[in-house]
Amino acid sequence: MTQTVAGNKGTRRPSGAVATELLDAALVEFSTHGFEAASTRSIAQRAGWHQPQINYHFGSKQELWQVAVDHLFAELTGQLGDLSGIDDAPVEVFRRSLGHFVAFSARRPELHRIMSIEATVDGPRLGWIVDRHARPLAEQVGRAWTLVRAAGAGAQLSPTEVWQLVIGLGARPFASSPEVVRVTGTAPEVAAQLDLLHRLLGL
Amino acid sequence: MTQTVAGNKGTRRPSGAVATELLDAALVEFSTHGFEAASTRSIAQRAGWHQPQINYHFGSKQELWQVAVDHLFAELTGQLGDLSGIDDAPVEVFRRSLGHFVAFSARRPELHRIMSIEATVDGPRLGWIVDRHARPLAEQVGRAWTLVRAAGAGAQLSPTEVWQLVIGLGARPFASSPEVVRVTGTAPEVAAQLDLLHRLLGL
DNA sequence: GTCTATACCGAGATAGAC
DNA sequence: GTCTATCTCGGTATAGAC
Repeated sequence: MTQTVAGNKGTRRPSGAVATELLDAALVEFSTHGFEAASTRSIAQRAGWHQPQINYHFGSKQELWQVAVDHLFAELTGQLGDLSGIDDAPVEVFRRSLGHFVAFSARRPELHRIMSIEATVDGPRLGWIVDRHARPLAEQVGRAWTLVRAAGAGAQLSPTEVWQLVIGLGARPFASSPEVVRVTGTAPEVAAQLDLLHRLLGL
Repeated sequence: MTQTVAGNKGTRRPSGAVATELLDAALVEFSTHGFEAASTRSIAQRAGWHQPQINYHFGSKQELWQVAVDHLFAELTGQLGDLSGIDDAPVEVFRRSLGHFVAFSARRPELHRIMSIEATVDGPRLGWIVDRHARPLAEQVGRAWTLVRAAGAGAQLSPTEVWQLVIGLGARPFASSPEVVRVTGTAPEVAAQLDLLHRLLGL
């Protein structure tokens, strides 16, 4: 089963498990080598595809990257769950979402790896990923934190500072786990990072 | 004036301002594109050199990378100053060094950019940079923090947690400044990051 | 739809004139 | 020492057989 992607020059995108395998392969390659150095040959090979199939189904390396990033952020959004009860119990919902975020970052380090690679150079890829994914997420965290503070809980930190803490301590260590292992001797753990965040955030 | 580099297959490394210009160009390219995607042609062009001169003087792209990284860490070490008085006044020396580190990270975001690119894939480059630079620095920070704690100052944080805070809040925001600008609307500032670190570290 | 073959480009490294 | 020219390799993308 195939479906046409709007604005994709008529290329067809396969759905289902087969496509998911290729997108996962793409995320591994893009997150470890960066967009430029990642090769569509390696991505196809990793998923048992042939290289020209990528161009047929996704149109270009660029569009494959976008679809893969969308796929990854959709997975995160699904994990974070609904924030419907945030007005009634802001602290509990914030803590639960934070736990989901840290667990996701440990299980899927590709997301922060891609973000940190793209974050260093301003350009169309960074603009796309920030407008579409990063800024909405940061604003969501900021609003949630504002509710936490309004409820009289949490440390005296601005939404931006909280965002920095969440990324710097909840995502970065897992994205950089090979370095962390070599420097400290042990891999970062979800429970420890979460406990550290709770202490610093005053939750 | 030239000098031979030990274990460099007899290649000659130029010294002085001319070489510094090339190393700076190399750091810009390596830190924004990553080792694999950076091209020696671009590096040479940026410094007004021709591409084959890089191979003549440094032997290979790999060795150029190592010399450039050494150059960058030497600059950081020079900025951090001496820690001789750390036993007498640990808090003051720690705060001063932290200030120098954050200021350096803002002025030279290339260091953390290169570290975070290399941190995601275990391999010879990561091993080299950790053994030679990152672990010694982390251990130095750990020892300094232990002295701070022994003096009864600072928050209840382990040396590893302090290291994570220093990197995550003192270096990462500047390395990712294009993203920070797009997400928050303003660039990270040395004084603000330093103030945040002081509050979290209890200094 | 999926393959092979290939066009086209740019990479790192090297040879050789000067 | 520094240049031009070039070798070899691997990248994306495309053409065309099946």
